[in-house]
Amino acid sequence: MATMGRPREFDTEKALDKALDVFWRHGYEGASISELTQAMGISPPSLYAAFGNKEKLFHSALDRYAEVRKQVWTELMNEPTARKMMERLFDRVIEFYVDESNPNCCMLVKLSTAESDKVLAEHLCAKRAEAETMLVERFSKARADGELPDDVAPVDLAGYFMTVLDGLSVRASAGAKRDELHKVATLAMRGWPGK
Amino acid sequence: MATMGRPREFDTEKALDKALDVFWRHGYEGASISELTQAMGISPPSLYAAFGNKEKLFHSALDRYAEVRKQVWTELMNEPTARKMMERLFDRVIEFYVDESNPNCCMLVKLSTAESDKVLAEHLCAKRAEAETMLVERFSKARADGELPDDVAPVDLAGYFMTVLDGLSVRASAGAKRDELHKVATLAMRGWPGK
DNA sequence: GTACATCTGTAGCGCTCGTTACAGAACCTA
DNA sequence: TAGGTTCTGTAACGAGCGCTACAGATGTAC
Repeated sequence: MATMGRPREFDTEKALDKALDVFWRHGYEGASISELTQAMGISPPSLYAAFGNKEKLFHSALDRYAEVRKQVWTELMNEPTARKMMERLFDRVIEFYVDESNPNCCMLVKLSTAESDKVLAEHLCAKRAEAETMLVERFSKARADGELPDDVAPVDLAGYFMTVLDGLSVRASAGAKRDELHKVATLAMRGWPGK
Repeated sequence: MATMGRPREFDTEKALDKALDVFWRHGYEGASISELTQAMGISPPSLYAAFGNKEKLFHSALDRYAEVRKQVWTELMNEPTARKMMERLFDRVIEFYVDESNPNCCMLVKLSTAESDKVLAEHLCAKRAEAETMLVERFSKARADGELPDDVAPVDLAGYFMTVLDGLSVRASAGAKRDELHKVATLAMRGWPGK
């Protein structure tokens, strides 16, 4: 049999995107149900029927954010050299941070420092670790290829660049312009292992 | 005449320190009056009589935080070379971030990304800028002394190291250990202008 | 002692929060 | 058409929020 009962009148994916935007800007506790429902264009009972409750909606939005980011990063990992990958990653991330159509920061960075709830913090931390793992693996490959020397651990290098990317998010949310962020990235690349 | 009326039964400075700790951990909106009064050991009317309201209390706590930090930084600026200063600054900041007696982050970094209120954000941004200005001035002096080459702008170098320090705060609040943070600092110093 | 000033805790204000009970509307099956 | 199922908006629940009116306690000034 097909779906019974009155059909849903809104697109759950589009509604989730709207919810993601609200959480991104105001955090979990800072986002109220009334603001969420208004942005999503639905009423509270529709939200609860479709997404469970506020916390489950947040987890769904967080998964969506991480999924989109992973797609972008995965494509960048295919650059021929790790160095070229890192340069392009900086460019992409900076453009993302200064894009006026979304909050000028990484959602994971912003919320991982802001939210005190343990379950939420662990979910945020896990998604952040995913990105770092991608860097570690790419740097490991670069070392195997002979692009990186043996005296620099891939995990340390990934930790360093993730730290700079996190810092860029902080500065972008404080209003830093594209040029400033690019100058930081240029100086950060001087830490690249050389001869 | 001396102070008239019933004397205050608590130490305003100690109470402010307790309030600072609560704001530091939970942010402005996340800190409730009930939690603040409990930590400060006073009742709501005492808080309002002594500090005005929640927002004014926050500004006072923020000023206190920035004042303490400025003292530490000022002493470090007297290192003979800018490079030595930066190395010691990294050490001090990392020890500060991993200190278990306070939240594992920079309050200004944590709250500048979290709070959406405009007045609060501007106050936080101003205090963050103070620290960066100290670095700019120290690097300018280093350039005049011949320690730094002319092809690297002090403002860019300061922006880079502030970005790393901000990133270290993000990682420390995510649970990074002392060793990880030190490795990041070591790699970050490779961006130091050299021959 | 009396009057005044200031601090103290209790108890409550109006408001918003996350969540849900309820009734009506819109679809399916038969 | 009749009955069952699920979505819809309205309206309200208890709880916690920032804040304060109030009365009592405790100091100084005269």
